[in-house]
This record gives sequence, C-alpha cells and structure tokens, in this order.
Amino acid sequence: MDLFHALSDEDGRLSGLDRRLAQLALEDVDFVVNSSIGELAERAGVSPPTVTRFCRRLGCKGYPDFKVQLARLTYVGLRYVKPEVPTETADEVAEDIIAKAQNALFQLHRQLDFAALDTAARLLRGADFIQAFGASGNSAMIVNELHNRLFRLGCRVNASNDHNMNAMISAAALPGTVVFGSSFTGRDPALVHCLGLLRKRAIPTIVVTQSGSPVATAADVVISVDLPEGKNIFRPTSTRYAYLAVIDMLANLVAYTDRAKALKTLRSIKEELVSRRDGDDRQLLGD
Amino acid sequence: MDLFHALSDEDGRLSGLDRRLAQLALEDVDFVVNSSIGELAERAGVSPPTVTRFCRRLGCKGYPDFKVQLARLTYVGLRYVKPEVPTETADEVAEDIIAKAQNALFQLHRQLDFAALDTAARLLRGADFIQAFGASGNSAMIVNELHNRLFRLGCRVNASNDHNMNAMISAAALPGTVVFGSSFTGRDPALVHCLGLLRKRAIPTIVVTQSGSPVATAADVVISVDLPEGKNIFRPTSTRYAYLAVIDMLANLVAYTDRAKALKTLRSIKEELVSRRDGDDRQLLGD
DNA sequence: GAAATTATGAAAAAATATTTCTCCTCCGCT
DNA sequence: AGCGGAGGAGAAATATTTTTTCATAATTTC
Repeated sequence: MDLFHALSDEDGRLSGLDRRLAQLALEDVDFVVNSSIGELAERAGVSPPTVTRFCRRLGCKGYPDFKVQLARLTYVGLRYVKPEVPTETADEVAEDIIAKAQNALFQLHRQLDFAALDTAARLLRGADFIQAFGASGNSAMIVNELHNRLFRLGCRVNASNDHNMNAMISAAALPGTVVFGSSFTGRDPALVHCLGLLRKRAIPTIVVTQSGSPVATAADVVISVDLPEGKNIFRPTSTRYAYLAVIDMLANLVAYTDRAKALKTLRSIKEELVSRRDGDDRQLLGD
Repeated sequence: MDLFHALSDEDGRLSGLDRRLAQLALEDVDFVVNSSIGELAERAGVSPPTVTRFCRRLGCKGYPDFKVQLARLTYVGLRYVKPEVPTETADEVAEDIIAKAQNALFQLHRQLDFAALDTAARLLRGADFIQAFGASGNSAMIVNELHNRLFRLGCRVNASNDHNMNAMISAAALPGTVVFGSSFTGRDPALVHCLGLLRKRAIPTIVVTQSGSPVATAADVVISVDLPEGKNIFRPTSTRYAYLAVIDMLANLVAYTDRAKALKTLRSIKEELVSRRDGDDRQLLGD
C-alpha cells in the first residue's frame, strides 16, 4: 500500500530516471504490469538494472514483485490519478461514481487514525447519552446514520440537525453526555460554537471533519478525513462514502466493546421485526 | 475478473492437479503472488510445466501474467471469498469495513442494469412531482439522500418513511407524479401495497431492491441490487454503499438530462450558502 | 577543485519460465 | 483381456527474464 505513496513521490525523494519510471508506472499501469523489465526499460529509455534498482528503492523485492504490487494498486488506488473523465451515458456515470466512491474509501483507509477511532468508540460506549450534531445535507445523513447504528446497540442517542437546537442541547448537556459532530468542511460556525460551549462545561466531544479546521480545533477527539473534491458539480460528493465508513467503524467498535449488550438489543429488534414479517429471519435488521 | 470465475471453477472444468492449484491460489493469494513458479509447483506438489499449463488454461499468457492478474483481483474481488475474518482492533475493523464497502460497490457495478438506470433518470426528470418512499432504517437513509440530491437539481420531491403516510400519498397521487421506492429486502409488504395502488392508477414507479422480490415485481422500473449479506451482525450492512451509489448515479443522470436547469438551481443554493459563510466558495454544497 | 558518493549501463551470471519430448494412465473399443 | 488413442504429467533442454557485478560517468561535498 505504501507503494502508491512512494510512486507519487510527495516528498520528492526520487530523482532523475526514477521519477521518469514512477511517472510511467502511474500513467500506464497496464503497460508496466504486462511488460518485461526489458520492455519497460526501453520505453522509459533506461537500462534494466536501473529498473531493478528503482523497484528496490520503492521497497519491492525486485521487478516481478513491483509488478505484482502495482497490479494490486490498480483496481482502486490509481483511478483518481486520471483527473476528471467527462461522463455522459449511464455506464460512464456508473463507472465514475463507483470509482470515486471506492477511491474515497481507499484514501480514507490510508489516512485513518486508528487510535482516534478507538478512543471515540470507547467514549461513545461509555456515554450515558450521546448527542449527534449534524447540519444541512451531508452531515445530516451521517449523524442520522450514527443514530440508526447506535440505538441498535443499546446506546441512548439523539441525532439533531438544527443549529439552534444543537446550541440549546449543548447548553443543557449534563455530565455523562458525549457529543458527536460531523462537518464535511470543518467550517461550520454553529458547530464550532457548540463545541466551545461543551468544552467549557467539560463535555467530551468527538468530530469527523477536515483536519486542522476550526471544527477540528474545537473538539476533543478528531477523526480527520481529508479528501479532494472532484470538479464535477453534478456528481454528489464521494466524501460521503468515507464518512459513512467512519460511522460503520465506530458502530462496529462500539458493538465490540460490549458484545453482550449489543447482542441483546439486536436480538430484541430482530424478534420484533420477524414477528411482523414473513418469518424469513435471514433478512436485514431494518429494511 | 474472469480469472476469479475460472478459479472458483463453478462449472467444474478443472481437473485433478489444476483444481488443487486453483484452490491454493484462492486460499493463499499472498503466497502465490510472491512465489516463483518453482516454489508454487513444489508447494502444490506438481511440476512447473503443470503450473504454466494451468495458467494458460485459465486464460493467462503465462505464470507471471497469472500472478499479476491474481494480484489485481486481491484488492477487492477476492476478499469476499475469505468467509469472515474475525475482527477485533480498530485497524482490523477499519480494514474489514473498507473492504466490504468496496466490494459492495464492485459487485454493484458488475450487475448494474444501465438501461434501467437510464429509464429511471428520465422518468425522474420528467416528473412533475417525485415521491420517495422508504422505510425504517436503511431505506430511510436512501430516500432522504434522493431528496437531498434531487431538490438541488430543481426537482419537486418529497421523501417519506412512514408506511401509513406512503399509503395515503399513493392513494392521493395525481398524474405527473413518479414514485421511487427503496427496499433492501424486497419484502416490505407496505411498500408492495403502495406499488399496487399506484399501478392501478397508472402512476409510474421505480424501485431499488432485490431482483425477483415482491417489491421488484410490483414496480415498473427495477434497479436491482443483489448482494450477499455478511455474517457479522455487529457490522452495519455494506449494501448501503451500493444503494447510495445508485442514488448518486440517478442524481448525476438527472442532472445531465437538463444541465441548464440543474446548474441554475445549484448556483442559487451556492449563493445562499456562501453569503452566510466565510466566503470560501470552494466548499461543498451543504455541509 | 579534488575526493567521495551516488547513479548508470554493459556484460555476465543467476534465476525463472517455457518448450519439447517422453512416459504413463485412463478410456473406449474390439 | 488386450489394443490403440487421447490427454495428462514430468524431466530435461531451451529460452527468457532478471539480477549481479564491475567499470564508468555524474553529482555532491568538503
């Protein structure tokens, strides 16, 4: 997975011919993956040994290993390198949306702070009451999902997407409350205001947002998600997939911290649903 | 992806040693991908030429090509073969959720009916009023997202997740209305009932659901999504990512069918948001 | 501006993969 | 049962690919 990082050479450690090779690899994975070292060397205008050394510097065992690692990346990792393909037909749009969504997930995985995730999950499980604050549009979906996921695990949780309401809730929050906030931009002044109120009153806060943003600064636990936004304004933002994944991770981890409790609640829900349905108990919990 | 099909040997075309090799490849991709032909041959107890022949029969150019193709599969395609890896720590959970989500998207892409998608988008764009019917939990998120996506494009749309309400709306629907429904299981009797009402009254209906299900049968346009459910009840269903992607595709296509209209509405929203924010107009439309 | 370090390629060596050829086994047929 | 053919499998030979070695050139460092 680090091969991608090494290839994109963000810290400029590659020099001369290596950079040329890296660029070629990113531009035309298919060619590289299907070529022998000689063919690649020729196309890049270097000698085979240079290619081998390049692979080693990137952390691979040799050229075949490099090919294999590159092939692994291709499926998702490299798609976003191609800037923006204009789409038109249904299959192009589908391809585009799937690729962007998978990329968002891929990128999220690369930048995730597992420790923060863990801390957040523990905080949530330990809370007497969880308040989830969203805003218009995207974050609303996220906090509603958090609600939907956590109530099933036996958590006391409320989701709210109204700024005034959020401020009142913040002012009224009792000890034992944990507040969760979501802001895609990290620049939601109303949420920052709430977080300020809560900090004064020592109510722990968790946010999913852009790192370094005002929202991030104002919160106790930050799960940062920094994704590039595409240029196609007609395509809904793929960042939502990453945020949704964060919610799933938190829900999953919260469930794990007290499996017995989670299981008990889930089972109650299931009984309720199955008794009202056709008895097929392999179905999802909540259509 | 056809390599995967060939390897899983659903039609039993592989024989003897080939089957052994296929099984080994599926079981331990990492080993295969990192071994020379000799090492693999030894571990499988066959000779190198047998391995080469095996690769050829699978449609690869040779052993190195086989390795590369197998590596390509690993990232997404093969993960779901491993039944359920038990997860525990934050990084395991993260990995698991990302993998399952990417898989859901991958699978969706493979089974998508682009024509249905296209028909649905045209219907939505042509509608005077769109009613989006969900249910508890998962579908609620989906139809709320549809609302959130479509109102931005200038569509008249209402999302409703209450069964009684949905029935009333169905009974009251005027010509020009288009109804969109989402059901993960396809066995939501209340939704089926609504679709029946609507069919009688010649109101067009679009659903996203399991193919062949009662909901699918009762609707005019079916975008079918058939995904296997994992066994880990503590992990929120990854099918949501696929449904969300369907919404994004529909929204994107609806926008494309009348770009001017979409652009105009999006621009109005943006002006409203930017004027109330810090003036950074590169931000998302709706935090 | 000289010494040391690093980068590069040609050629040789090693590793790896494929082809060829032969043997063996399993079938179907007499 | 025995014969003949098809197909599968491996040993050895061959071909290909990759890596190492070594000599040279470029670059950096002091």
